[in-house]
Amino acid sequence: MHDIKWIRENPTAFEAAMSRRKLSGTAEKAILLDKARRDHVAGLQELQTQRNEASKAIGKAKASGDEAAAQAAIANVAKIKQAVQDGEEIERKLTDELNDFLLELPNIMFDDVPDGADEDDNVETHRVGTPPKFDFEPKQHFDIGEALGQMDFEAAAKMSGSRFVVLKKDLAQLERALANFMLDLHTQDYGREEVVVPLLVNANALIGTNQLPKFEADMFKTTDGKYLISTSEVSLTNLVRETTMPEADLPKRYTSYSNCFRSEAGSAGRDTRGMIRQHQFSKVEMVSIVHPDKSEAEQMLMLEAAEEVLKRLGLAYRVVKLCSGDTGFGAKRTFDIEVWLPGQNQYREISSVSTCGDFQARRMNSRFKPTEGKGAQYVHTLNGSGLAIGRTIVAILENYQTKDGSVIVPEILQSYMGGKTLIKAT
RNA sequence: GGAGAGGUGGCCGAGUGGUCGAAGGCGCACGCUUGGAAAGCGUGUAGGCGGUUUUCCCGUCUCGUGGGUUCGAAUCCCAUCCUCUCCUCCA
Repeated sequence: MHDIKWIRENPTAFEAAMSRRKLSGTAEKAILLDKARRDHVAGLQELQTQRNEASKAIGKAKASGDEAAAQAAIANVAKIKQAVQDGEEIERKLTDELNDFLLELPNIMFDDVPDGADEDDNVETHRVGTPPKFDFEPKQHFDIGEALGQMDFEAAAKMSGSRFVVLKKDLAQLERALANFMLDLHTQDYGREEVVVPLLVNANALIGTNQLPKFEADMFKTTDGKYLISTSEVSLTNLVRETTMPEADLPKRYTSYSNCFRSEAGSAGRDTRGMIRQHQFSKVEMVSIVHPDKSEAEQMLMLEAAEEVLKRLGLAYRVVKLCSGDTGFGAKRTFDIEVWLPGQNQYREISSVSTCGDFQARRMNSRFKPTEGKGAQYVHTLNGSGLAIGRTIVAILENYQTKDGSVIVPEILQSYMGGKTLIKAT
């Protein structure tokens, strides 16, 4: 959410920032709504002042036993009453209108975010690793998994519908191994605090991390009005909602392994086969809560940590800086990591590392008290996948496949797989 | 799920319709005291919004949250969330 005061004082800059998001007239509308509200509040407060003074006079008269004066004052103030009540109702309405409008405006992107329409305009920053060469035609992960008899889309479809999968045996263990490996890396090498989070959250939490109000269609909602998280960014970031912490508590670095649930509304027909796009998938997430001066460096550190996961798994990848058209609603800047998939013969997103500035902090009311000086400031929040586990399984299957349909277990995972070195085709 | 109790400032805690944004205590800050420290004494110590100005000040809203009653609500009513106790159920 944006600071209305800032919009008021920098309408041109704000309008320019929103135009990069393909929006126009936002500053004008926000200022209009704000002006209407403030003009109204000024008048309302005048009425409230009158009422309060009159009421105090009544109190005084009663206290001194002057009943006649009290009755006269009561008659006097009764006239104001209705006007105050009506005014309060209008104030609520005007405040809601302004807030509802602001909640639907996306974050301001950094200047270094390249202009562009969609993912084709993203800018590659670097590549790491060499895609493996095969002396046979590499298969896609679902063919490998199904041939192994350890990946079952049919069974999942019978009980849950499309976009679900059942993993068995070594692939089930691989999921668990990956989670442990990633969590160990983030906690031991990057000082993150491991957290187990709620998967079901209320609407306010989702407003905080900007899934709501705009993207409700992407969420699964329960019958009692809660939502399944689409990423544990939601739960991790909301750990600091409605708090004011001492500056010394920053940075807070969290990591969590959780399942994620997405309705995938609007992505019908895309990635319909395989595990790339599922309604339920698991992910190890990183979230950082930092001092505003530190968020720039933090994003680089987070990106480095996510890359380290791929490096240790021996997977080739590239990093792209998302262009304006591909940068998410709440982000000021996002780097995606795309892993090489031999079966698809292309790089596919496996991690996304975003910095949000104080955008989410305002929505959540998360602040810190500076050690020096007074007042409270909004924290900065960042989130990144480290990594999406389903897609990591996909990448391992495709990159480490052998001609006979077996899959080599990456060295770093062997100790997490009970010493297993090969997922063997039977 | 059933029955009951409760949510007040950084913390504890008083306040059941009238100058209450809120006694008292703790904590914290500053000052006095001291060779220094402790104790003691004094002063100060919530936030949001708006106005003015950005040193001072004024208004308004906020006693879990949202409504309502009333000239006036921390105090009364309704709804809701959360916490605790007992019962029930349960991995």
